[in-house]
Amino acid sequence: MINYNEKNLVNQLSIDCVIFGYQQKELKVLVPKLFFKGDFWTLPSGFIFQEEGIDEAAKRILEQRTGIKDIFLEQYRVFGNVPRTTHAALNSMLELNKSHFDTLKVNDNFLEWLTQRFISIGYYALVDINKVVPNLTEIDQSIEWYNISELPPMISDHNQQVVFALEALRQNLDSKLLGFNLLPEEFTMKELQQLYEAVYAKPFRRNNFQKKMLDLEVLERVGKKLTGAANKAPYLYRFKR
Amino acid sequence: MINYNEKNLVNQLSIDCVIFGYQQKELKVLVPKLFFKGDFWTLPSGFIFQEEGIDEAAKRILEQRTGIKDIFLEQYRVFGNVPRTTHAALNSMLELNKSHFDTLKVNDNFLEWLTQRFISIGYYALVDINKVVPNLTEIDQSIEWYNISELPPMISDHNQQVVFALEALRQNLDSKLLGFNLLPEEFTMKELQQLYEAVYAKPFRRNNFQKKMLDLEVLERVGKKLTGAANKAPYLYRFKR
DNA sequence: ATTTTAATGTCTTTTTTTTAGACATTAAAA
DNA sequence: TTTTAATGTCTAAAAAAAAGACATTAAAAT
Repeated sequence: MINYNEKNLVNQLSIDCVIFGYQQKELKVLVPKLFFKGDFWTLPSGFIFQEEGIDEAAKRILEQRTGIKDIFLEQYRVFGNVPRTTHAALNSMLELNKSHFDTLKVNDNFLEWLTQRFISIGYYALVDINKVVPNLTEIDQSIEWYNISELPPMISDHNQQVVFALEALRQNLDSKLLGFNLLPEEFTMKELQQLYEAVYAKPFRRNNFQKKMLDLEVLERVGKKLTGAANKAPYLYRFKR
Repeated sequence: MINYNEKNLVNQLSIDCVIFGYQQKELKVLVPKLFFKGDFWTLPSGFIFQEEGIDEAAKRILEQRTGIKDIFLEQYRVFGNVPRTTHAALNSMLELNKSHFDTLKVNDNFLEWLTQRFISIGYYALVDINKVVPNLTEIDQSIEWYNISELPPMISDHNQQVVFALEALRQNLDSKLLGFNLLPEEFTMKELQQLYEAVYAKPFRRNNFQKKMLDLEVLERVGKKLTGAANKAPYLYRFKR
């Protein structure tokens, strides 16, 4: 049982994670739904232990939800301008579920602790969606992948956080060669292109996209992908380490 | 007198500011020296009041040190991986100055409060160096502009923070047209170019630089600058609002 | 007044990069 | 063996960036 107090955790500071995945030509975000009366979704969140670095804390939170140990993650922004949007929603949720909190394995002051003003460090993470085993914490009712264009309404400013996270991802995908974190070990050029198209929400030209990627000199061919279709089999590539 | 406790301020969270200025073809940073025995420099720092947003807090801290109200500032990174570098330096400073703290107008628990682990939100600010009236707080001995390449050794990870801030500035100077914040209201094209050369630490070609700037369509001519030299007078430009 | 000087303003040419078009390759079905 | 449909790669066109060249002009020198 985690002791929610300032001896154990850094007070008033949380970490909110936007976990990006990619599947079937769609960019997705992993969003848990809270185990409370009413429909309340939030980004996967957590707090920072006193003896723990913030990246470390984010890694822990992400591992807990995805089961992935070596996850790619990046801090992109702090959200802390009071009042954060619709703090009201959090309160209405707490109001609806007062009794419910008694059943949780938390210390007595948990509610007081939780309803303080929070400043949140935003991280985004990139994962191979096939490697993820979505995992419920004790306050989750369910956890699901949502298309980025079809996110449920989340509490506080979490929908807005996704907008910022996506912007940060777009800025970095190219320059920092992050795309590979969203794909399986081996992938075809078309798959890589479709990923880019999903992230930037615009089409790329096949020939030029391939040239650009190969010119980066970070890809190596590892074979061919025989699909059984009546056409040439594409090469498989993988990210050089 | 500020009450340094968690009723009044957000605990364990600070704001560190890299204040950039530009003068005589040099990019500079405003750095106070602490009013303690021993040579201790730090970035201008402060804390966040409970009823205050983080941008608001940064603005307040910056106004206090520079006297400028409408300052340009941008959050660029959070530093919070424990142990932050040379926390030892802070301790040795406190050790040297135990008695000194009694003379400060602070509450009794100030020392305990200050020596906690801190997570810091990094902001950088851009100012017209001529408009700044550097202002000492009660813990400063002096405050000075240093060339970015000749910064004094600062406590904790503050020198490293400047490296990150400069990187963020370089990424944004162009795309977000920030340069004007570092210059007086009116400036010549050459002055603008020299500013860019100072920030990026590399030369630009006069003709192409001018074309690029004018093509942005954010500059307007406001007259000529008659210098008394035996040559053509340059135009003065100003940033369109 | 006229010429000279030196810095700025602007146009043209060259080079590089990006984008678009065209064609070659090939695994498997017909 | 031919056809199909997707991938791989080369070439041409367009756009952008870099380099070069020359025009303009305020004030000093003549």
